[in-house]
Amino acid sequence: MSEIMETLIRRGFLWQSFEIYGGMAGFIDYGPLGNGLRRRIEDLWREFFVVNERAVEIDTPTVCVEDIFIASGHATSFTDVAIECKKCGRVFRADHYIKEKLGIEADETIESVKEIVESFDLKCECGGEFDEPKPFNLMFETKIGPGKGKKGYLRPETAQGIFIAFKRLADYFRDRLPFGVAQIGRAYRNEISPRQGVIRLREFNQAELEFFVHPKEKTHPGFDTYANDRVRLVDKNGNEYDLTLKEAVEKGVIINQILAYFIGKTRRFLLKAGIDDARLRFRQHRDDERAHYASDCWDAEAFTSYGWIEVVGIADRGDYDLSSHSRFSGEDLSIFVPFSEPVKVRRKKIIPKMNKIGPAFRQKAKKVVEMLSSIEAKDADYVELDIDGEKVRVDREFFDIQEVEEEIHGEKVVPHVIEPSFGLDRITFAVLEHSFDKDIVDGEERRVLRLKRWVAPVQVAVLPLLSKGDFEAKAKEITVMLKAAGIFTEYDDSGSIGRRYRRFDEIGTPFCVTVDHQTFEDNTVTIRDRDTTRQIRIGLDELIPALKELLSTEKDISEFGVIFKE
RNA sequence: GCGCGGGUAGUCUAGUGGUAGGACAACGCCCUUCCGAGGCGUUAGCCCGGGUUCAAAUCCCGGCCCGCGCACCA
Repeated sequence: MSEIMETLIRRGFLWQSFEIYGGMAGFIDYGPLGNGLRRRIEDLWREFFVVNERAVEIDTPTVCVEDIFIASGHATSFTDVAIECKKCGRVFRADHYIKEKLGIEADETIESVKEIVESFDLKCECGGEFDEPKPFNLMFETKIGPGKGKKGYLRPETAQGIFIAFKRLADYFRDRLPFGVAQIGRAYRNEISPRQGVIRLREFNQAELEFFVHPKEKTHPGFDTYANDRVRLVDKNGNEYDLTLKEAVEKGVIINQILAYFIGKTRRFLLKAGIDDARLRFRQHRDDERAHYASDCWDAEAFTSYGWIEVVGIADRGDYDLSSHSRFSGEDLSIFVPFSEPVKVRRKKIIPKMNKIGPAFRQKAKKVVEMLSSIEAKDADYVELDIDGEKVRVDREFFDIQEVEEEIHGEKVVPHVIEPSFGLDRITFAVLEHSFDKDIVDGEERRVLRLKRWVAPVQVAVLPLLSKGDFEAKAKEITVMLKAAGIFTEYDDSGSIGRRYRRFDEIGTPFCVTVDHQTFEDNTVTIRDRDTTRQIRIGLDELIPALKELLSTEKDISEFGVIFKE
């Protein structure tokens, strides 16, 4: 096990779930410190992507009815048909294997695959025979209600909950684009073989923003904030760039401004959370790599001991989701966008003659009228309509054509959605790896977790220099005071002072406050800085404001007192 | 899912069939005027199940978990 994983487990950041029953791959517990860190990162995310965005946050169920995933494409895109070799045990996605070996496009059904495998006597690469094709789906299936119940799935992404509630949300935003809706929560994927510890989990934490925009306005008013940020980019053909976002948009490396905006914002967020800029890049998905719903996608990747790992995906999902849900549910999921001024158009309009259509077409009359009104009028002797698959000829005697002038006030638009989707577990892990460091203090090696001050799970430790009654009482008093001020504080009197400093270095606590002999003479304590191990002395009455400022900035302790120990 | 290698205290590790040992950590006491000091003491372990054997951490079989390679990763 790597040194850092050993530290994370031993000190209570995370560990494998269900340990006493043998464990299960793909699940982890967050211990006290890991949970604290992840929560801080979530709060930071909320600052960036909800509070300082035209966006709101919602919370929707993790258990979802089946219909959602039939519409979203997950039920089919997910239920791949797999074939397994009886001899060597290798599993292939049937349609891919058939295409590769036979050049045939196979339907993604058991029957179709079975038929092809049998009629072509398809064998495995090793020469072995294939077992019966069977489906595998990466969603966890469940049952809602008693008895046979209704089929449900645990959500594979939080996003669907947002698309489903689109009408309510558009209403909440009073039908004004653009707007964003965020959700932070758990999602589930029944991975075939989860590996790499915390990197591929079966139950994981996502923070997703669905940002709805007008399809013709893929810009963002906040772009200037990040326009001059320099970013490492790798496009879908593997070309590498080091450009400002402004240049990237101008050169067409990033196809539109809003994707560039979210790449910039994502980068700033990741840096603030503690990702190392030198170990961060943005990589565009190759054409064969994108999800079924995405038209373009840029991943933020962090370099870790597992190599480059995806921590954020920023996808242009187009109108894929809203259109599908609209089609499957029958609900209108568009937004009426008014023109700045009404447009006058002259057009020829078909006016159905009700009194003639009724008797002639009888039951079909209603549909005939509906269709006639919806098509463009031509000066023809008849029109042909397709009613429920049947061609129906409607002659000129059944309608008039009138030239009318209409005012059009706007248009219905199905918004496009830009989705920055964050894997919080991977980000948390990458932050831990990028923060992990070793240095030499007084000739001895020290492990130190250089977490950003504002994400540290324990922000301040209060330590009595000696384990004596009056030192301890004073330190406990200060602990209570700091906690009451909202600072995450711990008290520790176990072992020598040096040992305690090391303990807090290892869990990334930025500052230690020590009660020493002088405390009892002039009511001062010392503040020790984790990164430099330097100390200042400060009056107890100034302690809270000084710590609060230190914890929310990267100021040096020397701005708050004289360094007395290097 | 397949193949190879692993699984001994919180962590790391010794132990090739005969009473499971150490280091670090943790906890208690002593000592102690600022960076893993020292002394004394304490807690704590053979992944699970089956088999072979008088006797299994050790040998065999199955499972679970971990690592690596292949496959998979919408």
